[in-house]
Amino acid sequence: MRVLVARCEIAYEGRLVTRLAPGDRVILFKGDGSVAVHNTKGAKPVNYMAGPTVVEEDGAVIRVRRAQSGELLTILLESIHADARHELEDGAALERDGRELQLHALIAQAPDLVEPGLVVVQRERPTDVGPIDFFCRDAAGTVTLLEVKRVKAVAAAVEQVVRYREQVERDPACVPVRAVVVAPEFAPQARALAATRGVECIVLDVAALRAGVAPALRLFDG
Amino acid sequence: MRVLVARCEIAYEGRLVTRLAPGDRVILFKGDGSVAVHNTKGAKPVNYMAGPTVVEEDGAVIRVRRAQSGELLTILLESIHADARHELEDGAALERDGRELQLHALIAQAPDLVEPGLVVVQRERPTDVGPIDFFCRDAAGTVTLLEVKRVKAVAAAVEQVVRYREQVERDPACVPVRAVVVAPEFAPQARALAATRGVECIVLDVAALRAGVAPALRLFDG
DNA sequence: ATATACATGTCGAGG
DNA sequence: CCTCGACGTGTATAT
Repeated sequence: MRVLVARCEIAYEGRLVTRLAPGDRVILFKGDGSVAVHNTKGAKPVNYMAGPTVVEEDGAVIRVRRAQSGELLTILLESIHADARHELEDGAALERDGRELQLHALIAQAPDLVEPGLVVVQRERPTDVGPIDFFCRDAAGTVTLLEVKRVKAVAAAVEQVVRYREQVERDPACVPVRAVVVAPEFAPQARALAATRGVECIVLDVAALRAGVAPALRLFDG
Repeated sequence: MRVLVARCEIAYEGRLVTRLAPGDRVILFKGDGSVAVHNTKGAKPVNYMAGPTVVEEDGAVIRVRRAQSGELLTILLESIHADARHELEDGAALERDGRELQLHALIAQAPDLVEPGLVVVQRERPTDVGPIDFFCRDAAGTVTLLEVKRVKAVAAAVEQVVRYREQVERDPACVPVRAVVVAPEFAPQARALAATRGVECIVLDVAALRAGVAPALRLFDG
């Protein structure tokens, strides 16, 4: 990894064109060909390029090309504050916990906490228009479809579950079908659309769900 | 800006929980409190935190806290390869050129290239469920709504224009209403849904559109 | 390889 | 401040 600290001007040409007037930046050139340009603010790079690339240094100009897409990142150096190379070893991969899949696992463990009497029949049930998160039956035995959102549900989530319902309703054995969006929060448009489409909104308290699942079961999360 | 190159282990707790086993990384601590952790691969940081933060160094442990959201990034140092501070000055902002807006401009210049005889009545026409990209009339005078996608259109785009159509159809003077998605490419699910919803898909050749607009007009792109 | 949906998405415009 | 849709989205997963 090369860590270059320099005053420079930057241009990018790809799907769009960007220009960054002269300023001091930290530029990382990685072994896989990727490049990240950091300015003095913000956690994410202001400019970047994914690998693999060809890096071509020509005096004060560094050109980073990506042949596949025809992208070009041009760095015009004005002055160099530091320029170091480091041999870095890192075989670790980022482990994540708390994504939508894990939320699904919690619901599968404790569907009662979504609605009393709810029973999960099938997870990720495929349809022509995409997979249904949960195909369930409620306490009365009515087919109930759940669309789960980890963050705030928007109108698109409501439309998604409506599409699923249309698919499932083609099977007369299933009707009537309840369509439900489960999320910690709902955008107003999502609630409004749900009302017109006959879709139910269930607010999910994720903390309560986690607490409600027995510790012994939670061991299997990861 | 502090540039720390070190072998370390990293934990993040916030909207989700992540862990990164020991390895060599480059960590940037910026003046605005943001932190970026880069591993040996990829243009984007593997872990990060937006500012403002409080950074607390306690021997081999660095804790970065964000009070607002309760996020915590913990860096457990094993060995330090380099640790430098740089006074950086950068007042420049990233300038961009070439987003969806420009595609809209091209269509507004040459609606004939979307469909012969098409006339744009209004751009970004507001409705209760969001703005319609283009409110048009076709060669026969029929109201025609365009939803434009710069990249591949998915099912959500079809549903978007269906919602707009429902709104417009409330005005009897407008019916019948054509609903059209315009994109360079369509996902199969989008085409399938469009068929069931009576929505038309028009494939847009952006290169041809650019070529079809006179050079004198194209000067006004930027 | 293609298609699909998730993401610590992140960002910016508009009400 | 909240809501919403675009993004150089990127990335993982299933087909």
